[in-house]
Amino acid sequence: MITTQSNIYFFNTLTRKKEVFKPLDEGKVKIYTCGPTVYDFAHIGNFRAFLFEDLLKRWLIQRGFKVTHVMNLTDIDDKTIKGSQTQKVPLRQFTEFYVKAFFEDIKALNIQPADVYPKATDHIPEMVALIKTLMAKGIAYKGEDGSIYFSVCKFPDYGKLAKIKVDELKAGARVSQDEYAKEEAQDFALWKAWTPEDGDVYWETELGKGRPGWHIECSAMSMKYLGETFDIHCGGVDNMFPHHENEIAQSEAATGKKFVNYWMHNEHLQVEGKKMSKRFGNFYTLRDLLAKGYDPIAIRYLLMSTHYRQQFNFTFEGLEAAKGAVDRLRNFVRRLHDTDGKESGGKVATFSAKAEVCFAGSMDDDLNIGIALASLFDFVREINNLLDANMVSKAEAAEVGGLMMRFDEVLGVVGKVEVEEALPTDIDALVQKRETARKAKNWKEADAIRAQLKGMGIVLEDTAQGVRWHKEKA
RNA sequence: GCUGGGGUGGCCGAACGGUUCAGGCGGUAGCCUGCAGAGCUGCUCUAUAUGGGUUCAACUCCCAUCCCCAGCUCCA
Repeated sequence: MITTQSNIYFFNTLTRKKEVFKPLDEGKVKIYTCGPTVYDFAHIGNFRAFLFEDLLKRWLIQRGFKVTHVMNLTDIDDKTIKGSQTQKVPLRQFTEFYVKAFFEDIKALNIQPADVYPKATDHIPEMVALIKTLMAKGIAYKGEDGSIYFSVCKFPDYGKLAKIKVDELKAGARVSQDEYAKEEAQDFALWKAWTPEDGDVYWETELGKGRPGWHIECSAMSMKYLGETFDIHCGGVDNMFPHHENEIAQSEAATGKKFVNYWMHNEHLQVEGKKMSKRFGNFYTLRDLLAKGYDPIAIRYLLMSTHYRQQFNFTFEGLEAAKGAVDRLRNFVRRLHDTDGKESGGKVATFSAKAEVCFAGSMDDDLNIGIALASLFDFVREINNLLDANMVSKAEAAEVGGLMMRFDEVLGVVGKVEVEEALPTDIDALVQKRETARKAKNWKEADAIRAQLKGMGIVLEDTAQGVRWHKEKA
């Protein structure tokens, strides 16, 4: 755990300001993050959001908070229905495939799982109950088409998150023309009456035959698992309006309480300077990149290393650079294990303390990852200097290793430190053979064996402490 | 159209009125090494889209212009 005296500051979309973070219950944080719609493989833009949320969560945990994290899985909407119909499989079977893929992807990216992954289709009763409450309060109404709508004009705070004025909305550029069933154009659906296009996807409920609207799931599920008021709600900027605005409206109109204290939104990414789009041919899923042979952890590092509120330009050049940065950290941690030098005379402790304070202070400042990483790399260079001078004792190296582990609990890019386990005997024999050749200054044979081992994925390094080896990482 | 966010070195990106812009990546020279790898050091520099303005001082504030991105009802 990293401790500092300072406060944590987060930029709250509600106020458009950095605010001191104060959870409802001291020492505990309840977070809800908008998860994937499981109709396709998630793309790197989705993962930027999930990685931002992962970083946020890891930092809160590192600062000693007990975090409860809920991420929804949207498994019922136009796209999932259409997908299941196209593939001629039941909705659940269709979405399960992509749920599974999603979990594989976040595992590859070393994203810590949420505590609960509620599916919309598992929470129809909760949604129905919430809608009934809104109807009882006269805030929701049934339209001519049998669908149930939220009456935006009954909720005076509408627009407070996105800073949108309701009357200006009517003049908006994309208000659809065929919404005759609603009383007002800006009203949105809580419950959608069944139509033939829905096929066999419907629920018979007190609200009639149909399916939930998109926004209601997040209100119903977040409140079920986190309470009527909770601490942090995250998502991409595109969700700010209408999705999150509508969530606030539904939830606060129903409970009369503040829904969420801190709203945090991540900016989008671009690819090669352009909006990511299938049309431009610059649309990538995680799987696309893995298929090209990229290290998922380098992808993690890249997507995480730019501040979350900053638009980020994804390039393959950047991905290569990220790989280099991750390697540098891994090499450093590996190097610590081989150290057995003199005591640094307190220098290691000084550098460590400085790095920790700077890292923590930066992260406390609305997750200022750029400065945090800079302080980390400064630290690596400082210790490397001492290592070069053989001025790091075993005990000090262990301390540095411990600090690196704490940093990595937040960053999640170094991973398990490779312990030099015993090599398979045949490989070990090769290493020994090379050592013999080296002692005899038979460089040709030594180099040949080194090349042979490299072909087997074993990288040899001759150090002052003798020959070292490690497995080659992707 | 309206509302926001941006434009910083070869690349990615911090900083934000006042030491020659943090850090990463790449290139290059040197040290170390039998060689390599890792590491260290130097260089890669009249940097802040453009034009004005405020100021003793601007990348940082103000005005204008250009360009990019996003939101304006279901895309993270």
